Amino acid sequence: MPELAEVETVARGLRPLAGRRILAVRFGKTDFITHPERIESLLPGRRLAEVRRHGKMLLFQFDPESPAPTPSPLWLIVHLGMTGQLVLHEAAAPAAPHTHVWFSLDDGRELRYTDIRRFGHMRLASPEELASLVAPLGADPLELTEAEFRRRLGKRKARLKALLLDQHVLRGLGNIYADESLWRARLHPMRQASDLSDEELTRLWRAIRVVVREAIRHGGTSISDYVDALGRQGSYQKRLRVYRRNGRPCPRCRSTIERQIVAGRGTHFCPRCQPVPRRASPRAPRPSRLASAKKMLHPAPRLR
DNA sequence: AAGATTACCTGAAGGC
DNA sequence: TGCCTTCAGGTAATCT
Repeated sequence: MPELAEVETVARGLRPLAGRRILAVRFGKTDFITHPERIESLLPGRRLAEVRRHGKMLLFQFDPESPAPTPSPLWLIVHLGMTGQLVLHEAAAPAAPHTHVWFSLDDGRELRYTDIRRFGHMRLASPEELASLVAPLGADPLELTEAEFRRRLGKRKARLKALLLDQHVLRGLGNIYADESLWRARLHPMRQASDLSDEELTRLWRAIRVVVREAIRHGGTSISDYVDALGRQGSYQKRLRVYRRNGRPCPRCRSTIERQIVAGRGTHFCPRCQPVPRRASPRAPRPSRLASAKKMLHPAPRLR
């Protein structure tokens, strides 16, 4: 699952494309793309100026066209969702199944977007649109100071697991690094942030930084679909301490790692190293079949 | 108004 | 063997 470390690895792999020009864009399915026709008409001929990561988003900045219908720079935003991949190929190479976007480059290669489940998003944005998309996001875990971390989490009543996954609190953590960080900090995922002592908050802040840095150093975690910009797997899956290791011994105390649903997500932890909070409400009661059968009237607009 | 839950999507895995 | 159900999780809409 592409989280901060995986997206960072992809961004680093694509950075050498700066200076290349897009010759053409082709699409497969476009139901995860906002205004594909704009991408098709505005990108060809443009030069890629810069590749950035913002949280889990990949940001590609394109030069403004010189005889200007659009005088400002243009941003292509790509979110990989769950199974999205952006991989460079020779133009002649056969396309993998579920490839939905082809960017032809001026060096004979293609940047292809593949996404089995199409939870990803793609759209063009003006600098103003980009600013408004990015505004609600929380702090980058790697740039975050301890004081800022305390300010953002210290008073919240939600469970730690929910807060770490909330992109409005921190941008870039997902299920893997949330669980790994909580294990490293020896904190139960159901603890309320506002109940943490100063020392525990510090432990969590440090743990997140260590885990994310370590994961980037190992090129991210390849559990199911994730590969980098050259199609290579990461290696952090070999270093996971708790994620998807339920039933196996905790690397710190040899107790058996458990798995439980917390904040709607599979959550992995060591019951001994990460003691249960005193008044952890066991589990919210399951809603009735009837209630969950209600359908949403409108499909969720994406990347807005 | 914060916190909790669910739909979206496809493939893999497990049950019978 | 094959059909069916469940599960995986990033995000945002919708609930409570």
